[in-house]
Amino acid sequence: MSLADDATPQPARAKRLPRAVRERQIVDAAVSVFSKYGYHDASMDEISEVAGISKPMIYAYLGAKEDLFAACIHREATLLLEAVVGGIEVGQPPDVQLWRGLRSFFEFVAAHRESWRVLHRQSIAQGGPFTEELMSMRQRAISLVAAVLMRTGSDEGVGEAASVAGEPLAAALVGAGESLADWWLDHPEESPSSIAARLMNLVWMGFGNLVEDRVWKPPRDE
Amino acid sequence: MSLADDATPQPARAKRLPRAVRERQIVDAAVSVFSKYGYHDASMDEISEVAGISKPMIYAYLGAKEDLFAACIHREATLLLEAVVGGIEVGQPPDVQLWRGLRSFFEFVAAHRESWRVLHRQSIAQGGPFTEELMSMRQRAISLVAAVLMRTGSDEGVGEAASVAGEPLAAALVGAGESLADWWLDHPEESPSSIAARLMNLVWMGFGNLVEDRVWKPPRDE
DNA sequence: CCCGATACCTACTTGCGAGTAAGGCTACGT
DNA sequence: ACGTAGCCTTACTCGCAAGTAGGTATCGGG
Repeated sequence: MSLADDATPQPARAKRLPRAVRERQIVDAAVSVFSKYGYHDASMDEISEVAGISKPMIYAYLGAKEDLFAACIHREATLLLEAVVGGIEVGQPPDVQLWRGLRSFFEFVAAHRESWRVLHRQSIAQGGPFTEELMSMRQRAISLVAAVLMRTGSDEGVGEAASVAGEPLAAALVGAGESLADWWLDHPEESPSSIAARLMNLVWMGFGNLVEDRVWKPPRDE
Repeated sequence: MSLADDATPQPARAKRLPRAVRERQIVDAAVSVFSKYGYHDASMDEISEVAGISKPMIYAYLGAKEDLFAACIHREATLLLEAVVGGIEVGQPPDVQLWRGLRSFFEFVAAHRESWRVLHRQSIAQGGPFTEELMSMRQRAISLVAAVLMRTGSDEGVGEAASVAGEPLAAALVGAGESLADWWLDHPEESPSSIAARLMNLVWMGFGNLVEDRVWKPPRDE
């Protein structure tokens, strides 16, 4: 019989899988490739290869390159925000809330370096329709931080100085976090908690206090 | 003369100019176009058009697109660093030095928005040979800030807390400045000094002090 | 006045990668 | 058992922009 052989003679036909699974694989591959080469230098061919599927499927499921990228941003940003929000416990004093949020952030970055690269480096640069998606996510992050900072205001009678300055300060803090995360990529020996503590000290105590060796320390519960 | 008319009949042959001048014009145009579209979406044709010269001249003088971009980065980054360094006066106390440096930085950004866009948004994203150029500049900035912070150490007996943490804190501060500068692009009503003061307060006093309405203020001399 | 060098141009080639046309295989419902 | 819906592929088109070939004007010096 011609069917005597068992080895699949076909080059390697991919096994049929349900759409949802394929979409996940594709986005996974896309995040990885985008993270490696950047949006423009990433080719759909390579993404399809990494995803283990042929190019037309990507177009069928996720649409054009732009759409695919937007899907990556959306998924990863959502995950990041959820991680940070999940780390915050509302009952706590404001410094602890901030501390928990920062720590969650750096833990996420440590666990998802590729996601972070895509989010931070790539999406900011492109002027396309991503800006919308990305800026909205970034804005949510800033608002979240601003909210935590302002909650301080309700708890302790906050001074005008802080209350007026909420959003820009939140922007600065978010930027500091992003930049520190980048710096961290070159100094991986540090732990997420340690990085978070550095930033916490800068932002909560200020250099003025650091000069006098007054440092902030996380509470008992780790 | 038989050439009674003065108007040049030719379509508009560019006037002959020395190489140095052309190079300057080309880089000017390139910064503007890169800033507008980003590295990849900027076309050499458009740059040549804006520069008022034909494409081959660009290749003759500045080399390939990559080289041109690198030249832009190099020039703008150098200008920025010089502006910041020029704003610092070494005799002053550390907080004043920091203050002056920040103010110079934001003044530069205000005066050269296009340069800033190229430096901050574009160069970070590309994974190419720019990274080298850019990272080196960024590193110089971080080192500079770290130096200012550490000088604090010599003047006042600085605590271990601050001295160990110099570089990462400088990275965070630089990032905070970058991010604030971005935020500023959407809120142009503020003055450079006001933005610098916001950051100064965050970074020198910390939220802890801000909560109690303790703010940092620049000295007399504006 | 001539000649080499330098500034400058028009008009092309070329490669790369996004996106698609057209069709084959498999599974499951009826 | 068979048709149809959905998974999957190979093998193209085609536009765009980087980079170049080859030639023309103008300047300065001998």
